[in-house]
Amino acid sequence: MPELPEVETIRLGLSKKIIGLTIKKIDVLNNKSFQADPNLVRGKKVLKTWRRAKIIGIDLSDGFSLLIHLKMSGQLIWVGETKIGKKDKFIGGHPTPDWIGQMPNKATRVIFHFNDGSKLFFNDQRKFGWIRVSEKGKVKREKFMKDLGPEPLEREFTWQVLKRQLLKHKNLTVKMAIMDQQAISGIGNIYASEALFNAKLDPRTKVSELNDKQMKRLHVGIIKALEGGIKYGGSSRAHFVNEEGNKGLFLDYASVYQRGGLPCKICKTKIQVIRQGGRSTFYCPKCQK
DNA sequence: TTCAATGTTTAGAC
DNA sequence: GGTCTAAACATTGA
Repeated sequence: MPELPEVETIRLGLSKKIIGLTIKKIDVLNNKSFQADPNLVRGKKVLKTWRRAKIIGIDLSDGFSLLIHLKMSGQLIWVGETKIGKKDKFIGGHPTPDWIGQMPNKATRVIFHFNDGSKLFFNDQRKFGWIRVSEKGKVKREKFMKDLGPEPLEREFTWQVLKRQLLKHKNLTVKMAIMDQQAISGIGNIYASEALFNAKLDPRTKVSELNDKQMKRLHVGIIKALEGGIKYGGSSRAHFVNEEGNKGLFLDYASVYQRGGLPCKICKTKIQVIRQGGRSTFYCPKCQK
């Protein structure tokens, strides 16, 4: 699913439920979804969680780590019990109508069984997502980890860093450039459109055409979009304890994403939809020049 | 029936 | 080798 804010929201929510638990058993219902020998992590205890770009890391005892990429349609759903025996649940990921229903379901690819009887379901309709196992010291050297660009919410991510990273692709449009995980990590199709709206930049602008002033606006626009996403729990809201409903909160606050044909929230001009690199881009032709 | 969906990865053309 | 584009992956629902 999701992009940095959603992945971070899920990570935080899941963390509260599974830290300290021990993995008793893993059912792999789809080989592509769990790309390692499940026996490697059986009996290991969950120590901590972290995030890098759109990857969730779960550090286990004995130096093992689970790495999870939800791609387009992944979900993580934890089902357990509270101390007084009431049902306890955490749901995060790509929202689907059935994600508050009975688990497992048709999209369930992997099931983790924990020592306290709780279960973690990895659902993934399109099977693009994966879970891998890595070992201490090797995690950062994994091919999908080592080339990632800087984290946009870290202090070190200044506008000069943004400029340097984007200039790797001077002939690309700015929309496509900020989505390149090697340039900046964590921005996907939703937040790219949102960041450019915040920055008042036309998504078709070439990177080479951006001046420093625009680069600074883009820097702030990216951070604002991502932080807004986290604040509202992502566009595919993570659900805690028996919560109902299935629509992400952030999309209610989105300025342009999925608002094609609707009036711009600032100037009432109709939001345009174009295709860039095979993906939809949303923007306001009047506010974004 | 056809198209698009919150993401990478790869094959091909310059 | 670098850069860029389109297709591929797999499934569902509008």
